[in-house]
Amino acid sequence: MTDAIHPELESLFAIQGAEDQPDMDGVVEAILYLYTESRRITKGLAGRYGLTGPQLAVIKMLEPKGQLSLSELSWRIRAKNSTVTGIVDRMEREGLVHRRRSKQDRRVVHISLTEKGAQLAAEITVEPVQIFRTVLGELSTRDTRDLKRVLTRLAQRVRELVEEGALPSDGAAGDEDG
Amino acid sequence: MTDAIHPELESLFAIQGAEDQPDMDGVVEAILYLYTESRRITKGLAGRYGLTGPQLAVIKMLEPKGQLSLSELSWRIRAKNSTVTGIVDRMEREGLVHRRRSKQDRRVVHISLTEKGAQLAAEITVEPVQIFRTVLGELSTRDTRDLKRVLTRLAQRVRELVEEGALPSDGAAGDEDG
DNA sequence: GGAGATTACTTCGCACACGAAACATCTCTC
DNA sequence: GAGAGATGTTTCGTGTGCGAAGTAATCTCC
Repeated sequence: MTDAIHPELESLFAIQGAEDQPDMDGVVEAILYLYTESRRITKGLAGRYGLTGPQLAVIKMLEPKGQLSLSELSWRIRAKNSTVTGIVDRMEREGLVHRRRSKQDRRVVHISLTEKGAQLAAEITVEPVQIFRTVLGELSTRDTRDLKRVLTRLAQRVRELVEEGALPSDGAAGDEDG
Repeated sequence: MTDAIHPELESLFAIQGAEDQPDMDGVVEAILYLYTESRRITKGLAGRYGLTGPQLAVIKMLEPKGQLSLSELSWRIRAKNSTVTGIVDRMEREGLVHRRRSKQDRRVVHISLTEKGAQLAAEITVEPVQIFRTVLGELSTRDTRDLKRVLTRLAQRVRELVEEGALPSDGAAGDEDG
C-alpha cells in the first residue's frame, strides 16, 4: 500500500531546534500530527476496499460528478497530470474507471466510473473527514473561529513572503549532479 | 526531484464538502497549505545543493551527531527502515555518507557523513524553519498561544479517538452513518 | 488561413514510501 | 550451548509523486 509520512517536514522543523520559541514546536508538531494521522486514516479506510488513498479520492470525486477530465481531477486532488495519469492507468486496469476522449475537444480525456467503480463508491459511505468534523465540533465555537483566524493569517503571511521571494523557495545556484 | 503534495489529504476533506461547518474548511485548507508550502520550501532549498528533501534531512541530522544507526535515522525522520535504506544507498553512491558495521552489534549499521557530506552540511546554513518562525513571530503572543492551545487540543482528541478505535483507522468498522 | 504559441495528456526517468519476507545476528531459556 | 525468538537491515514488489520532454489538438495573431 502506498503511504508516506514525508520525513522532510519533520526534519525541516527538527533541524537545530527552536528553543527560542518553544510555542512553535507545539504548533508544528500538532500540524504534523494532524496531517499524518489523517493520511493514516484515509489509507486504512481505502485499504478495506482494496484501494489506495488517491484511488479512493478519485472515486469519491467522480461519484457525484459523473465524469471529470484528467486535468480537473488533477486539480481537485492537488496532483500533477503525470501523477494522475498513472493512478487512472491502474484504476482502469482494475476496471474501476473508463477513459473517454471528449468530442468537443479531442485533447481532453474524460474519466468516469465503471459499473464496478460506481458500486464500490456507493459502498464506501464513511467519510474520514467525519472524525475531524467531530473533533472540531467538540471545540467551542470561539476556539474554532480563533483557530481558523490565526491559521488563515499564518498561511496568508507565508504566501505573501513566498511571493515576495523572501523565502528560499527556489532559486539558482551551484552544483548539480543528479 | 522528489516531491509530493499527497492528494489524499485534500480529497479527504474535499469529499462531499462540509457545508454545515464552514469554519472547518478554512482550518483544513490552512493546514494543508502550510504543510505543502513547507515541503516546497525544503525541496527548493535542498535542490540548490543537489539534494532531495529527505537527503537534506539526513545530512542535517547526522551533522551534530556524527553517526547514527539506520534505525535511529529512520525514527528521527519518521520513515521506515526500508525507505531509509534506499535513501542511504543513493547518498552513499553520491559519496555523501558512509556505512559502517557496528562492532558491538554486528546487525547494526552506522551511518556517518563523508568529508564531502560534512562540507555540504556546513555549507547549508539556512533553516527553512526560519520562515515559519518569522511568521509566527509576527503573530501576537496571544495568537501564538491560542494557536498552540487549540491545535494541541485538537491533536490530542484525534489521538484519543484513534486509540479508542472509534475511527476507521484500520480493522473493523467503528461508526456508521451512511 | 497558416505559423507559432498554448493546452491536454502521456511517457520516461528518478526518488521516495510502504509492507512483507529474507537474512544475519543477538539474546534468552532451558 | 543449542534451539527459539527477537532485532536490525536489506530486498522485493507496488504505488505514488514530480519534472522534462514528446505528441496531438486547439487557439491566436498576423
